[in-house]
Amino acid sequence: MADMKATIKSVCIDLFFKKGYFATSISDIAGGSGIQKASIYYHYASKEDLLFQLLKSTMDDLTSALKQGLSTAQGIEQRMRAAVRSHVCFHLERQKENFIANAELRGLTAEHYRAIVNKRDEYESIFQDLIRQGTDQGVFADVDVKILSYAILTLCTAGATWYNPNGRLTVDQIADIYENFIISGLKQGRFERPAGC
Amino acid sequence: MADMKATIKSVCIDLFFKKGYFATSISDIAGGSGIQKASIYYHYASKEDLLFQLLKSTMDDLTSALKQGLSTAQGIEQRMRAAVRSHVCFHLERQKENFIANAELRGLTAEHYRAIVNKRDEYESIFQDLIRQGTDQGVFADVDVKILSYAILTLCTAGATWYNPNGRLTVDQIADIYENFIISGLKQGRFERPAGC
DNA sequence: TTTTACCTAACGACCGGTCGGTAAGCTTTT
DNA sequence: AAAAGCTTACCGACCGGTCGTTAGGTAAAA
Repeated sequence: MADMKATIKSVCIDLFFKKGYFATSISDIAGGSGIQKASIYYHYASKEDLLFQLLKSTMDDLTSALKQGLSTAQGIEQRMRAAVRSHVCFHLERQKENFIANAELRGLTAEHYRAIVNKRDEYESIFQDLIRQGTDQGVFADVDVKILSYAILTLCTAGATWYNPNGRLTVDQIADIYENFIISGLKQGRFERPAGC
Repeated sequence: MADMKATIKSVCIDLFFKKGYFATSISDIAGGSGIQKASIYYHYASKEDLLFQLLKSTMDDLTSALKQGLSTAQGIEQRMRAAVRSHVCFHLERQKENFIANAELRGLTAEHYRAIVNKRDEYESIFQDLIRQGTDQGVFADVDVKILSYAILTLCTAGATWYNPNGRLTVDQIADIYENFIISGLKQGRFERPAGC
């Protein structure tokens, strides 16, 4: 393996995903990387640094994937669909990293925790803006922006916990299902007839 | 405190929620309970036993709350609404336990893990039956039962991660929002035609 | 007198992290 | 071109500390 630093990171993704951050020892990581545990400290300052760099790059990639996905979409419904699709696909395609990012925040120092949560908040606010624009334009029902944004994000994120790459459905099929479910949930009242028909 | 065993359990709920299972030591639990750490072992066989009993009782209570909530509801839409409401309310009212139940499964032995996952599967199957009945009766759109059940459950479960008891909304208000979002997502544009329409 | 509910003290295992060292490769000086 | 020095990437050995757990004892309650 040419780049040991990248190898270690990749081993961490596997181990943190499978056993969890706290249950994974530096020895485990070193063993998986084919080096001694002292050598880990040549590439990374600490175990926490390993986790932080992992989460940081995942969050950065997540946000740039969303911005890319939104860059061509026109109209609020299409933009929301694009956002959901980007979110779902990223989470399924990089399942392990995203699972870690949602499960192991407690392993971070206070400052690093804040840094990651800030990135997450920035990401969330993009979705919240979309919901707000949709309700303002009357495309979506008058929903609670905060709660619905959490709902949309956790919904898609949860896919990373159960998704099986060799399973029944492809990433695109799952994205379709979520897209329709979420758009219907956002429009809600708009489909229903007034009481008394 | 009269019942030390219950006190320990309650301290565990607080600590596991705040710091996580692995980051919480037996000393922490003992300190919080006002006894020495060796005394913990008079009441519980091991740290893992503590976690297992916690998760077991939470899952049992969750399922019986659902069955109770469904016992009076009539008609598939009302039954689904009741199920969602039960799920949301239980998760928000016993926020910490449910958060732990979703985050700390990895702390269990293989057998105990299976036991808890079986309980969860049993719970999930109730929701899956509801969805299936709804689609069969034409009340819900022709949705993917498995994925939609995961979606519904994780959606409501996620509330336990961000819910603030002193926040802007009451449990009932949040349940309303989820209920409408989910029912809309299940119907996907269909609407009820009361008799005579 | 036995049981209950706790205590003090200690155990071995393992943890994250540091130490001094080293072989190989690259760069600079002679 | 050869020697010297520096840098990279790793190693084996070890450290202080914490962990979950156990052994053995004690005082009060039944």
